[in-house]
Amino acid sequence: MGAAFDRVHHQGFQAAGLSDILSETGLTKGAFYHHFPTKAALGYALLEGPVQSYLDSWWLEPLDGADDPLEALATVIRRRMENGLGDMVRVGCPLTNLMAEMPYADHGFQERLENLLRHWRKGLAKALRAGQQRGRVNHAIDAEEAAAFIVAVLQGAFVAAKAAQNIDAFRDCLGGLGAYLTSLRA
Amino acid sequence: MGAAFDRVHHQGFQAAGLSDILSETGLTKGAFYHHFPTKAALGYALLEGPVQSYLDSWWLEPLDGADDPLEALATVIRRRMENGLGDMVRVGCPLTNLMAEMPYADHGFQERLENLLRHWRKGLAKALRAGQQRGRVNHAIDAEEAAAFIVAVLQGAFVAAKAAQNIDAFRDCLGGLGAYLTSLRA
DNA sequence: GAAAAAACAGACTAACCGGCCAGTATGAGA
DNA sequence: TCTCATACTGGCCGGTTAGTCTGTTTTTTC
Repeated sequence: MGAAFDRVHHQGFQAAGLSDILSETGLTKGAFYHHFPTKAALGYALLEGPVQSYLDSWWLEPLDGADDPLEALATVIRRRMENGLGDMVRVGCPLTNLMAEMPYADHGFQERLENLLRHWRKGLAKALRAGQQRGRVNHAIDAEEAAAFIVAVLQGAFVAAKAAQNIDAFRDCLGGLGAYLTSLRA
Repeated sequence: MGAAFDRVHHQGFQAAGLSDILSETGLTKGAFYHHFPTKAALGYALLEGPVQSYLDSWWLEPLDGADDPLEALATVIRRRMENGLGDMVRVGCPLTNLMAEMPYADHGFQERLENLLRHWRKGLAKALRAGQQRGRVNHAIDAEEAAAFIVAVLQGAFVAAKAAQNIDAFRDCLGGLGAYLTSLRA
């Protein structure tokens, strides 16, 4: 599963041949098709498994129970940038890549990607509302809209970083995000 | 060329079969391979032709010679949202999709995509600097960084709109962008 | 109008794709 | 030990892919 995720992450779902994935994991075709009816089903499982885990562990869990969500988010970004971004700058965000790659006509993916996006936005909006209740975030702002905006910036930053193959492109985008976050202060 | 662009835009480059493209345009294999050595070369030509044209006509030309770049950008976005977004909300931005889809290992695409991103950022930064000189944009801001941020938001908004299959997702992101743009005011 | 060159047609190929299937190993229950 | 179900093997298949090749038409040039 991890190997399949890596392969899809690096090459894209369409370009990642099933044989490639299998030979890398040591599995055989037969074993694979015993567990999954189609290649698309593997994609679905990746979205519901590793991709969601990535989303939770990278972007949502660090905000859980944080006193100040804005500071928590800024800290997460800073920490990620200093160490541990790994391949993400060159390869992009797995969720963003799939959202852009998969045609809208592919409903199985489309629905699951939509769920993940909603999950991200809802989690972030919830954290922002909690921050509002604690007086850390400006009450006047619309938490849902702010969450949508922040998610868009992060996804856009990953696309840019991948295209530029450069962490500086990422940094530039997120510098602006830092300024935006402080503008949300109470 | 236009038909090929549409096809790649809707399905992605990898999923768009050469035969599909050819049958749609009425061309034959022979004619195609007389002009292009490989399918990738068609992709390169699309990036240097229609994709760059899209970038210029949608996002750069409306800022040319505008007195106030911030207002011009806001107006472009508003107008696009009211009418003329067309398929873009459901299908995504052709440039963003390709940036996310094509593996970083594909240098031919990677370089051209990087050039287009730089082109976008540079054009936007230039407009912002012109606005600074005219006293319309805050002198304190870094035009390059702001341009990178704005591009990231737009790309992120397209990714979100495509995933949600919904113009509201797009609107939410761009509402935040409007607020950010006013924060750049002199 | 002949010769040369460029543009094009479309059948063909080798490789590869996702998916299938007849057969095998393994292990639990009787 | 016999039975049966699950897990798994890996060779195979039809279809599709990008790409090639031979031959024909169209255009240019003199």
